[in-house]
Amino acid sequence: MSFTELANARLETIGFRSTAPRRAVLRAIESASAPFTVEELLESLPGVGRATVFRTVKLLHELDLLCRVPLEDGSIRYQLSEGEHHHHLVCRRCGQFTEFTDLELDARIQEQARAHGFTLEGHAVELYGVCRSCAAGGL
Amino acid sequence: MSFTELANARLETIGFRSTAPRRAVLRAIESASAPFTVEELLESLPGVGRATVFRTVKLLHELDLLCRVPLEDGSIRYQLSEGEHHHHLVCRRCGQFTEFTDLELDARIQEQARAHGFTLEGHAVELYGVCRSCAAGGL
DNA sequence: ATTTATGCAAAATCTTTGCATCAAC
DNA sequence: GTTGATGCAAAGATTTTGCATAAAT
Repeated sequence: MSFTELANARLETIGFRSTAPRRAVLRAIESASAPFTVEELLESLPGVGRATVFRTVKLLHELDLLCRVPLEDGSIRYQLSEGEHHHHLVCRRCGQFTEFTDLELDARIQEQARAHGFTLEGHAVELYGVCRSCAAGGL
Repeated sequence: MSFTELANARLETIGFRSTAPRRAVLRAIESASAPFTVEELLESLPGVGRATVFRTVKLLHELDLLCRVPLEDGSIRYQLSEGEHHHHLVCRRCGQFTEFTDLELDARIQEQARAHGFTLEGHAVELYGVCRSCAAGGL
């Protein structure tokens, strides 16, 4: 089942309507080859209104279907979420994100929260650097 | 030595001038009781121009004298940096940040980068939840 | 038929920039 | 006296909102 179908089904289940613009946004997200800004998504969807794209992105992010990654310069990019909780390696060169999960890392984070009497409800980890292929040949 | 003095000295060393508006911004940052947005900082400095506040914040952030913390809602808050590399516990209730360092956590991150052939150049870790005092009595 | 979603354009944010003036060195 | 910093207001960039219309259920 594709992301578009899956997300669409999920939306319908919760009571949202399956509309043509919504599906267009889902397809655009699915076919994105790299993490995108809302602006870029907007450009790839000339037929869909600004507000609709923003509203859909917000919706998908709230439903955890889309992950939002803050870059070092303060800008925000989105990427289709691969599912569960994960972290990102963000390449400064090509801009690609690589997802990873690390239970030990999460445990360490949980431990820090505990040590500070902090009730942990969420966390974000982003690594910035240069990915293997960029380091190798650059592109 | 206070933050204001320290930051001022640091700026002068690098060749920036010590000006009244700049010092006013430094003092406002030093006396902030909680992480602030640029807008809040602006409001606390009615005599200083918008542009100057933005320029100063950017400058201090680049010099690592100020840390920039992205909140879950996408907004950005700043806090005087306690110095070296660290991470944050962000309380969703009161908005206070607690800094912590964790070498083991950093090592784990380095290890993940290595495992992915990624040249690590920086990373950010934010924990979100409820701090001890908010969980206890609220405030 | 209802009710939700859309599209537009306007408004609200948030941040940067150009430029004349001013202050620091 | 040079050069860098400031303040203003204007321009950009980014996101949200109001509202009439259109589409989904």
